[in-house]
Amino acid sequence: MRDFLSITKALSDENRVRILMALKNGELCVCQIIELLNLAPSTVSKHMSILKQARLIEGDKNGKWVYYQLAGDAPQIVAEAIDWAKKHLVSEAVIKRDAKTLKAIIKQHPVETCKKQKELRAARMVGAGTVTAKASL
Amino acid sequence: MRDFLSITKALSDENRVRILMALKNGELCVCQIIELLNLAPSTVSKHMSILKQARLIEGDKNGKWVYYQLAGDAPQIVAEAIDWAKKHLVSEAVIKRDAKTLKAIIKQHPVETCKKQKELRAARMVGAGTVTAKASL
DNA sequence: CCTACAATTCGTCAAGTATCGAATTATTAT
DNA sequence: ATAATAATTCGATACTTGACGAATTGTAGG
Repeated sequence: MRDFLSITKALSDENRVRILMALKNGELCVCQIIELLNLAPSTVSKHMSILKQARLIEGDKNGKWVYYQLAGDAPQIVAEAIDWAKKHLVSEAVIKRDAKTLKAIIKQHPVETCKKQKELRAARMVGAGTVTAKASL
Repeated sequence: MRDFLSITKALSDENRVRILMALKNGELCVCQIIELLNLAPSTVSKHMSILKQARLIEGDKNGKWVYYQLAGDAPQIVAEAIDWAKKHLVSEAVIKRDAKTLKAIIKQHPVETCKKQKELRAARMVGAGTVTAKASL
């Protein structure tokens, strides 16, 4: 029952479902998924750990980068869940849009993706700082 | 995506999974499910509505009683989810125990089951009232 | 019509969860 | 060694959800 519920809970969040489908065509590193979903790194990391806990995905650390992919030799209950999800989600608008977005993301090296994100975060911090300064007047 | 998530969310709660499996061998009325799970009627009713919203079950009103059963002519995505759940849950300890409990519950008429529950609730209210009286001294 | 009653809806509270930014960890490059 | 950096863990916060009891709804019998 614990296994069953860990799978259904993992699949009951839209962002996690999008992550799972994004991995349909091969492995991705965390920063690429961050780019796709526009979420904070810590949030994405949490989602990955929930998907991993349910054995839906596997992580593969390679230096500083961690690459995730759909679980290969998963228990049958998991394999069937993935197949079911794939079958009924590929036609979903969000998933198809994600597939397009991913093609663009994959064209550049993860290094570039990460760098871009770092700059964006820095810019946001400056922005937040400004607002705070105004508020404190 | 909304349909998909309504199914996975419905299946991500242990009590709802137990309800679904309880309906595996035929229809049950709400009070029988209340008896099985030992939950408040309002709680069970909410669970039924979530399962129904996901189209996993169908409700059949018959006078004062409402009988629920697994969805018969459900969309494929739902039918497959039910099959998957059945396949991997029948061997679960909780589910097997529930099956046994159900046999006993079904032996008596729903009328008796409801009556018993009403008495229990009345007894609990008296108990609560006593406690309140003590507390107010 | 009025009472009894199975089920549902509503209001409330407690527990769980998604999200973020800050701090931490692990690894590469200077 | 030190700095830089990809990812994770931690702590706080807002939102969602499961549970209950009280009030409501709809139906069967007195």
